[in-house]
Amino acid sequence: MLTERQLYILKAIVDDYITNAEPVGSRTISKREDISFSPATIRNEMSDLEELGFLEKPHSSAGRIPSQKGYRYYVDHLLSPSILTKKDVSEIRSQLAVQFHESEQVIQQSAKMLSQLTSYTSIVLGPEVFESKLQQLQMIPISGEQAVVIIVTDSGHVESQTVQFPESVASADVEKVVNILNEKLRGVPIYQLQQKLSQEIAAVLKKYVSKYEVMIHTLKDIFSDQQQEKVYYGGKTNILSQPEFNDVERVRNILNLFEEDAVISKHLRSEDQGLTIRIGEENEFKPFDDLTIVTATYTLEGKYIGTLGILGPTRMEYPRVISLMEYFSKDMSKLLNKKQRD
Amino acid sequence: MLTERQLYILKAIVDDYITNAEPVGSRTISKREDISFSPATIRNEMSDLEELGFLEKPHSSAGRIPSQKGYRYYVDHLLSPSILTKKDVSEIRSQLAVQFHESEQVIQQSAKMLSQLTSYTSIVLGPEVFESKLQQLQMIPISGEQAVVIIVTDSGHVESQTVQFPESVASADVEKVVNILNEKLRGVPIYQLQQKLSQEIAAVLKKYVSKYEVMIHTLKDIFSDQQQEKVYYGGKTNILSQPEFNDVERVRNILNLFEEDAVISKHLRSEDQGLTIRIGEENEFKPFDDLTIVTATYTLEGKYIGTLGILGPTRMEYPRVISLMEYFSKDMSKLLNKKQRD
DNA sequence: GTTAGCACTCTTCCCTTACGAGTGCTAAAT
DNA sequence: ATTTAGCACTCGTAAGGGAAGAGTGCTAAC
Repeated sequence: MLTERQLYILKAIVDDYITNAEPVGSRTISKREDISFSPATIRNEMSDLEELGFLEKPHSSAGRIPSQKGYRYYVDHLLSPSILTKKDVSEIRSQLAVQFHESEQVIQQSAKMLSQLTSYTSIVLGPEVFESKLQQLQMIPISGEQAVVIIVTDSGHVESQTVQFPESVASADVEKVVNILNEKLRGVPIYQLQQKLSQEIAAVLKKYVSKYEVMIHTLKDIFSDQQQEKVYYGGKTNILSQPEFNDVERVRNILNLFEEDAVISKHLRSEDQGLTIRIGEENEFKPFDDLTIVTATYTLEGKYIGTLGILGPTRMEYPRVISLMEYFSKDMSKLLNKKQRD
Repeated sequence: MLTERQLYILKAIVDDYITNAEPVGSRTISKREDISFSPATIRNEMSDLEELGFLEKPHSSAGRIPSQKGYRYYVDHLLSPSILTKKDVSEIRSQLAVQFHESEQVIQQSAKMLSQLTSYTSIVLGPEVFESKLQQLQMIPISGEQAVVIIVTDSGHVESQTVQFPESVASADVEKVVNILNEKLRGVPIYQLQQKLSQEIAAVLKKYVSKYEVMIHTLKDIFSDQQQEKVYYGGKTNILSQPEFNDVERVRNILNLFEEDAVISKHLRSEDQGLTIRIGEENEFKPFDDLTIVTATYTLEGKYIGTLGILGPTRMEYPRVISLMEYFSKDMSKLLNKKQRD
């Protein structure tokens, strides 16, 4: 329903505003080499675009800026995919070429690079342990009723948790349980532990161990904790260099949010696989309603593992961010898969 | 060498500037009930105090503000120790009354409260494990030459690290070493591990294990890593609410610093036991040269464990901060000692 | 359908002015 | 010898008033 020319002008305005952060006037557009219309014509078109809701004016005698709807249209239909420069690619390559001990480092490093390359803030969600498999489970008594449960994965990651056992549980039984678990569960992916526990293990334990319900319950809790996603940040303060964040109070609110991992995690995750872009009020979370969040998922053998996220102003360099996100989500999946095979 | 009256006026000016963050004029001082001199007299005294370097003027027709030297004198000779209100004390009590599993939580919680109570930023240094004792050491092979070393303390804290062994080390030897270590080192405080290893254990291993040097070396590295101090923050963004931080660029620099734990740790630690106050350029670290840092140490059985720190503007509520720091450094020592006995 | 022209609107910048807070000095009072 | 009143002076800030510049929207001509 928009004419070719309107599309063209809309795109030009968004592009210009993204780079300059200032309202765009008709003259600026008409000066572009690839445009052959007079400012007046462009003004008319702009006026129409405003009526349609794609543009807005900060005040009556300023140029136009894209509205949220304008950005949305731009993202959906107009943006020319940017090709990553050789410099970008080689930089990414070299920084991810390092040998990482743990997948956690891959994630951390990716978050850092994403923020460096975009100069926005990056937030990456990833499980602390995911497809890695149980290598060994240990229960070490500390004192009286307390014990530390330790989970070691085949990737060398260690998770621990202190638990309380009621006195009624015999320590011989605990030992028995640990042995059974190690025997039955070694090599099982962490994310399946909980499920296997209820399905197969419960029956076995029932046979050999009294008071097995208490232990099953405790173990279930431990295993479910392992599935929570951790939040990694890159360039927390990058966002402060954007002109729209020149207000200390506003900055404070956002930075405080970054301390609440649970909240961030909840509002960053997207239901869809693949790339998601939420512009301004498309974010249901109030504090983000004048920001854009771009997320992408990364996978291992085709299954969801975690989420990459970029947080920036609605006036975001969409083309660049999108290509970077696509590149990274693929690359991380690749890296993790490679690690997996090692 | 300063007269009584000069002292009085200096104190009044600092007190006033600390609360109002605005240059203090002679009239303001003379209006105080406890002062019976005319503004003119006070002006003369102020002029003298300025000549002596205790005060300065932002510009010729403004009131005076304390110079760095002024604050220093105030802190050393003038400040009236503030008594914590009952409300403060009861709040601290109630929040630290919770049962903590690990000393790490005590530290974290203290950092949080210090920042809440002062509305500055608090930074606490503490070892991840310190006086707690080795409960069990484990070495779990992962693949080929890699193994995970796990250290469990009697407080239930778990530390782990992935290590590489040269192929030449036989796995039977590894097992032997672990057994010996557990036998000899159980109950030894973490901070003594390194020392004991060289002194007692080396000799024993020499007898039973071939290639023991490699293992000793690896173990030493692991144990020494355990002694590094961790950095805990409270209220990272509190400092933004101070009027002197109304500049986003400045804020950005400081917040970026907070990401560099090693740097912060290095410049926060003070050589002295007890309370230390570094005002403005007394901090050798440039980025802090217009801030004040107050540190205090906390101890366990008289030995240094870690450092509490408060970071704020030079115009800091010294009396309050000092009493809080004293209270906390005592209280934390107490809490940790109590935990120790449990 | 396009564009030149022009009046109109707003913002921004700069200048001036007025005001207020505060100082520093002098001369008088204590 | 101190203290203080008085007053001129300095400087920052707030308010007001153009003037300039950017940009629009409309009209009328191309």
